[in-house]
Amino acid sequence: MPTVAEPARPPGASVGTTEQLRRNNLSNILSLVHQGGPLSRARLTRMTGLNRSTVGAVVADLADLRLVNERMPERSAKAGRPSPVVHVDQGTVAIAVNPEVDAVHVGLVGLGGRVLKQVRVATANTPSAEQVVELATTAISDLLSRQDHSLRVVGIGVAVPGQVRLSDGLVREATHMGWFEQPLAAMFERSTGHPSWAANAAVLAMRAESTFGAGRDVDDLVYVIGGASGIGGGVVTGGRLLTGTAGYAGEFGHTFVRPSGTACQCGGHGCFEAEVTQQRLLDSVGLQAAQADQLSAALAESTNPDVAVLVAESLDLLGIVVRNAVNLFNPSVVVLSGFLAALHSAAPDDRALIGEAIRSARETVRVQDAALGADQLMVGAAEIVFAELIADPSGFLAS
Amino acid sequence: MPTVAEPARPPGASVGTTEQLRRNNLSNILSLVHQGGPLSRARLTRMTGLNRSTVGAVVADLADLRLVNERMPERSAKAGRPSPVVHVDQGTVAIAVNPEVDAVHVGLVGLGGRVLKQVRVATANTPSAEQVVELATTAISDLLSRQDHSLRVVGIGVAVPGQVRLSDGLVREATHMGWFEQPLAAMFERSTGHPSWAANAAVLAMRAESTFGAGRDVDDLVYVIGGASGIGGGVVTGGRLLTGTAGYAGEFGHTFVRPSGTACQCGGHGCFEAEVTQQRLLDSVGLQAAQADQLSAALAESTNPDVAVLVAESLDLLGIVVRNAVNLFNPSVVVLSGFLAALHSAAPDDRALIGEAIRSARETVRVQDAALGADQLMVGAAEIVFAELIADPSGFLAS
DNA sequence: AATATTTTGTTGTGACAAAGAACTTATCAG
DNA sequence: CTGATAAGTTCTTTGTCACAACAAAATATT
Repeated sequence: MPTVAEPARPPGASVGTTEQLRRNNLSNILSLVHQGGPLSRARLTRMTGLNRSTVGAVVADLADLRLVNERMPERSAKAGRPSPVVHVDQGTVAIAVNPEVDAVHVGLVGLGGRVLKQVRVATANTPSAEQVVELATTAISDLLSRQDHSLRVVGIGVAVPGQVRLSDGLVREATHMGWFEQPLAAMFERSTGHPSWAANAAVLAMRAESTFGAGRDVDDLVYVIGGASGIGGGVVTGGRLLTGTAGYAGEFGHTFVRPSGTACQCGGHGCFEAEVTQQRLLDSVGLQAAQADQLSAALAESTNPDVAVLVAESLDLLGIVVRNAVNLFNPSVVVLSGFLAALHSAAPDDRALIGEAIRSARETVRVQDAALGADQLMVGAAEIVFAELIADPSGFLAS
Repeated sequence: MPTVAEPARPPGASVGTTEQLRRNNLSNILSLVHQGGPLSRARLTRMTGLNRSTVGAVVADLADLRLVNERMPERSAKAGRPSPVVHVDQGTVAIAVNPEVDAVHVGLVGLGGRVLKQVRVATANTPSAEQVVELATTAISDLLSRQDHSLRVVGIGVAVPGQVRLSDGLVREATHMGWFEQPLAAMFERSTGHPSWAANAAVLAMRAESTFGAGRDVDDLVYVIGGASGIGGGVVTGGRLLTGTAGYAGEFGHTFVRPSGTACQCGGHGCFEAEVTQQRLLDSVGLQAAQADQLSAALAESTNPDVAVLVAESLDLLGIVVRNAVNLFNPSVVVLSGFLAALHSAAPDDRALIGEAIRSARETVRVQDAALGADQLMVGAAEIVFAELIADPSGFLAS
C-alpha cells in the first residue's frame, strides 16, 4: 500500500536549484555527524543514500570549512579498506547563556553537543536583562581567554524562562524574571558582536533531549518539564520542532486542569502550573528549593499519608495534561523532566497518565523520564545556534 | 551477513540528487497550480524563484504527463509578450468517499479541487465496511460511466469518522459506525483496483479548509469541527499537516474540560465532545438533526433564557479547548467549523474563547469560521490522493 | 608467507538540471 | 506604424551527482 505524503504546499525554503542541492547535502551530512557522533564515510554513504564519491566531496567541503575532521580509525572491525572517520571540529563552539532568578549560567558548547566549560555567576537579586547581558559578556570573555586553543565562536544561544519571539529573540514576557518586551538577542549581539538567538528554556531543554537524549530518533515527541519557576514543554512532530507562528508553542503549564482553580500568573484559571508546583511537593517532604534533585528519592521514602494524597492528586492533574497531549499530538514518546519526572517515578504505573487517552493513540505511546542531566540547558541553548549553522554551513560562515 | 538498516533520517533528506531536484520542482509547480488556480508561467517564475527557462522545462514535463495544460490568455493586462496560463488538467480526478451512519457519499474531484460530481447513496442501516466498499464501488463505476470525457482516476480517498492509521488506511475504530480494525484502504484497492488511502474525516475537512478555504496560506492553523457524531479536528504547523506517529493527532473532542463529567465513548471522563453536543444545541431550539445548517440562525433568534445558558456554558467549554490549543500550538488562526461555528457566531466576541490563553500567543491569533461548504469532505478526501500525486508526479503516474 | 577477498577511497567521464545570455515574439502605448 | 516592454525560446556554461574503473588497505584463506 502506498505511504502518505505531506500535504501539498508551495515551496518555502525548499530545494530548487543545484546550488541549494549541495547546500542541502552539506547540511544533512553535518547534521548526521553533529547528532550521531563520529561516523565513517562509509556509514555516511549508507545513511544518506548518496554515492560515495559525492559523500567524499561533501565531507571535503565541510573539512575546508573547518567544520569536520577526518581521522583514520585505530582498528577496523571488518575486512576491506578502512573508512576515515568524520569527526566534528572541536574548535567550533557556541556560547550558551541561561539567566535565572539568582544567577546567570554561561557555557561553551562544542559542535557535537559537548559542554566544554561552564560557569555560574551568582547575583544578589533577580537580574535585569541589561545586567544579564553585562554579566554574561564578562563571563564569556573570561571563558574564552582561559581557553588555550583558539576557538571559533559561531554564535550565542540564550535560554529564557518565558515567552520569546523566535524571529528576533525578543523576550515577550518572563514573569519570573520580571522582564517584559526585552530585545535580548539584539542586546547580546550589540554587546558581544556574536550573532545571537533566544528561545524558551523548556523548548531548548527539549531540543537537547530530542537531539542527544531520550528523544533521539523520535519523530513525534512531547516533552513536559517542571521546574522552580513553573511548567513548560516542547513538541517535536514529524521530526520537526513545533514552534507555532511566533515560537510560543508548547506551553503545557497553562493547560486547563481544574475549574475555578487557583488564579495563575498568566491571568487564567485552573492552569496546571498553578495547581501543581515543585515548591508544594518539596514542602510536603521537607526539602529546600536547592534540593530538588532529591525529590524523587524523598517521595519514594515518604510514608506520610498527606504526601501520598498530594502525589496522587498531582499525578491525576499531570494525567490530564498527558492525556490531552497524547490525544492532540499522537506522539510515540512522552518525556517527563524535572520534578515531573520525580512525580512520574512515584506512580505505580502509567495508567494514571495515559489511561484516559483515546485507545488508538494510547497503545503506541510510552512515557519516559528525561535522560540528560544538568547540562541539558547549555546543550539546548547551543543547539539553536548550531541549527542555524547546520542549515547552511557555508552560507553561515560566509556571513 | 546482513547489516542492520541505518536509521537514516537526515532533515530534509528528500532532496539529495539531481533527479530528486527535478522531482521537487515538478512537485512545487504542480502544487502551486493545484492550490492557487491557473497561474501564468511568468508568475510561476516569480513564485518559485527559478529561471524562466527552467520553469518552461518543468511545465513542459508536467504537460507531457498530462497534469497541466497551457493556454494563451484571452486578454493581457500589461505590455509585453503574454505569458501562457498554466491550468490543471481537467481530466485527472480523484474519487472521494465518505461513509456516514445513514449513507455513503461518493464524489469525483478534479485536480485543482473542483467537485465534478457527487452522489449520496442512502442506506437502511449503518453500513458495515464491506457494504460501504460495495456500495461505493458501484457508485464509482456509475459516476465514471456517465462521464462523457474519459477521466484518469489517480486514486481513492476515504474520509472516515474515526481513528485511521495513515500508513495503511486501517480504520482502528469508528465507534459511530461500529467499525473496529477494518483495513478499509486495502479493501477499496482490492475492490476497485485504484490506489486508496483513508484518513480521519475531521483531518480531511481541515485539509480542504487549509488548502482552499479559510486556512489558505496559513502555516499555523488549528481547526476544530463539530458534527453529529462528535468533535474532531486537525492542525497544520509550520505549513505541514500534523499527523502524529500514526495519524491520530488532532482529537480535540477528547480534550478534558470538566472533572467528573459525563462518561465519554472513548472511556474517558470530562471530554469536550461528551459535554457539548450538536444534538443538545439543536434540541434547545427545537430543530431536527437534519436542520443543523439552521442552527446558527436559530440560536441568534432565540430569546429563551435556557438557550442562552446552554450557549454560554458551551462557549465556556469551547473556550477551554481553544485556550489549550492556542497555548500548545501558537497558531495564527483557529478555524471553527460545523456546529462550533454556529456556537461561535452566538458569542458576543472572542474573549470567551481566547481570553484565558497566554498573552503572547493570544495577541496574534484570530478565530474565524470555516469558509467551505458541504463539499469540503469530498475535497479533503480527494486531497489525500492529490498530495501523493503532487509529492512525486512522474513517479506516481509511472507506478 | 603468499594470495585471495572484501570494502572503500579516488579519479575521470557522462548525464542532467538549472542559470544566464542572446535572440525572438507578442502585446500595449503613443 | 514604431518604440517600449515583458516574456518565451534556444543555446551555452556551470555545477552536482552517479557510475565505472582502478587503486589501496584491511582481513581471510591456503
